Amino acid sequence: MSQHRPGSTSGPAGAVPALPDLPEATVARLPEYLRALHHCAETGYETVSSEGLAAAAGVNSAKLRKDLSHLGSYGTRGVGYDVALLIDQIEYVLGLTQRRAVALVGVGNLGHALAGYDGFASRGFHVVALFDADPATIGERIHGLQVRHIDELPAVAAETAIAIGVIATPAAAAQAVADQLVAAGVTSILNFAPCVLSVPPNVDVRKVDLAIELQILSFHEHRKSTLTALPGGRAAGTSGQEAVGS
Amino acid sequence: MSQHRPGSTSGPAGAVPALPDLPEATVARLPEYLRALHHCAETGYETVSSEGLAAAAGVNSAKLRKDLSHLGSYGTRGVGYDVALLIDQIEYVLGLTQRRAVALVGVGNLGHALAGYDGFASRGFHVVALFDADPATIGERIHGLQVRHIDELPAVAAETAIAIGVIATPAAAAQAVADQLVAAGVTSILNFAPCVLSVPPNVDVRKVDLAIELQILSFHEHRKSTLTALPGGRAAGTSGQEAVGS
DNA sequence: CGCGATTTGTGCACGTCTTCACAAGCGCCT
DNA sequence: AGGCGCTTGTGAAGACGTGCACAAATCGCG
Ligand SMILES: NC(=O)c1ccc[n+]([C@@H]2O[C@H](COP(=O)([O-])OP(=O)(O)OC[C@H]3O[C@@H](n4cnc5c(N)ncnc54)[C@H](O)[C@@H]3O)[C@@H](O)[C@H]2O)c1
Ligand SMILES: NC(=O)c1ccc[n+]([C@@H]2O[C@H](COP(=O)([O-])OP(=O)(O)OC[C@H]3O[C@@H](n4cnc5c(N)ncnc54)[C@H](O)[C@@H]3O)[C@@H](O)[C@H]2O)c1
Repeated sequence: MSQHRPGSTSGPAGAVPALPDLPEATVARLPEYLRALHHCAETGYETVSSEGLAAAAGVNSAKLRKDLSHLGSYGTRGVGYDVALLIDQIEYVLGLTQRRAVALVGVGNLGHALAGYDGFASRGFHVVALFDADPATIGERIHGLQVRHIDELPAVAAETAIAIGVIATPAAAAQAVADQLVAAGVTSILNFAPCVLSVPPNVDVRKVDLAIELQILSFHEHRKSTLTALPGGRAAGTSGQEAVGS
Repeated sequence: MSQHRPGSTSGPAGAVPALPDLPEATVARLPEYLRALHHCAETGYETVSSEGLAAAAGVNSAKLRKDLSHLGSYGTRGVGYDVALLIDQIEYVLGLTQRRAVALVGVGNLGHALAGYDGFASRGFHVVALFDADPATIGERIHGLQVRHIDELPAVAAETAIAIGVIATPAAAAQAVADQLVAAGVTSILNFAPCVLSVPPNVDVRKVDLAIELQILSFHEHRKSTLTALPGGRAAGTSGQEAVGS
């Protein structure tokens, strides 16, 4: 980086409180870089080039370099990036240095799978509570956690700060659950129900909708089939690897 | 639309083969509009204004109008959009007029939930086959479908054209499964495993990664907490409703 | 020590997406 | 028929994201 003043705002030594405000698109890619870096670390690499890491993360190398440059200069020219250092940096920026508590609401079909997902713990998240409204499921024990009634949410939230609420209820109940989560002080929600949630502006909502993904694929499938039926029938797909988020 | 020549390429009467090539961002929002429209139809609305539909879909009304304008002019000024007509149009563009066959590979924790998901059928998709590699799960019957060995995929694909393959195996197996799907002629893949897939350019891949969503939420949580700790402690969130996609 | 090979960090140009603002069109009421 | 209010469709401008291409920096080696 061009700035190289000694004890300034974002010095790399020790705790670095000043978060550079990253482009949203960059934030969305950092977790992918992190996963690729962990893969590198397990394979024994000490350093990676932007080219190598970009390939592992499925992105353009220039894009990766620009993304990483936003966090500061943690690479060495002619060598590459120090894997361990970069992991630490990204984990710090993403706020993964503290283990975040996750509450799951709606322990049905999908909820059961989520509750037992080990990908939570391995990425710095900790499922601390399961909630449902159905008396039949309440009391059930899943992976050491007992399903509690949704009305106990305020009590649980009072003793353990819940960082993220996950909604896996039917769409009809999702808004009510979101309201309860917000009332309990939750400011980040991951919503699996196919509906839009209305929340205060300080609350972040992200949605995962399987049907939408399928319909987007369906569109491209449709386009491909009508294209190949036309005269200049080159079966030109969009791009080999497509982004999820965006 | 401004063009109004009688028997031209994209006349609204009958089958409309010419697909206008929509911006990718628009395609990603169409399913959300479709869901909102179905909701309107069930509530008894005959027409909706762009304002009303936009609110139901959680987007800006100008954006919605521009998106819809790409499919042609299906609104009436001073009135709004005909709900039923617009549903038909969007479903046509997304290729949902034909029911698409879905094959699910990996019937574990997550796979069980997906196999029993009724949101598939209600949106024009039909799960036609379940595959796994574990002898213990093969033969199991889920919602009327029997789990078959992954090696039977070519045989199944030969008798039923598979439009979309869903991968719900561990990450280590995902690439191999993707290769098998591609070899069987599948050109659209939805991947739940946290890894990048390498596929030929004519194959579309979309990824759903729970951990990435959580980490993005974690970032904003982190940013919020450091912001409120600073002097001008306005707890200014990003936006009330955040996009899922890109 | 100097030089070449290598790789980062970034200025710049380009494309895409979003948002505003408003003319054009439609229906209804008088 | 004419006018008025409402809503769509769209040009234009700005914000944002992407990718090229290259200077600057670093390492290894002779
Ligand atoms: N099953 C899937 O594979 C899948 C995939 C994508 C999205 N989804 C969506 O995820 C959601 C859950 O799907 P599912 O298949 O698990 O449904 P499900 O009916 O099996 O489970 C829903 C659970 O939510 C509980 N619930 C209902 N109202 C509640 C409330 N007010 N408070 C707390 N809990 C409440 C129910 O008791 C039930 O246990 C749905 O919105 C569905 O559309 C499911
Ligand atoms: N469980 C969740 O809530 C969840 C959430 C998000 C993402 N994921 C991801 O989804 C994937 C599946 O998760 P899970 O919890 O269901 O795991 P799981 O271990 O319960 O199930 C995986 C299944 O895939 C089968 N399988 C393994 N190799 C195979 C192969 N080569 N061909 C066919 N089938 C094969 C296994 O036999 C098993 O039945 C993982 O990649 C996981 O990271 C899971």
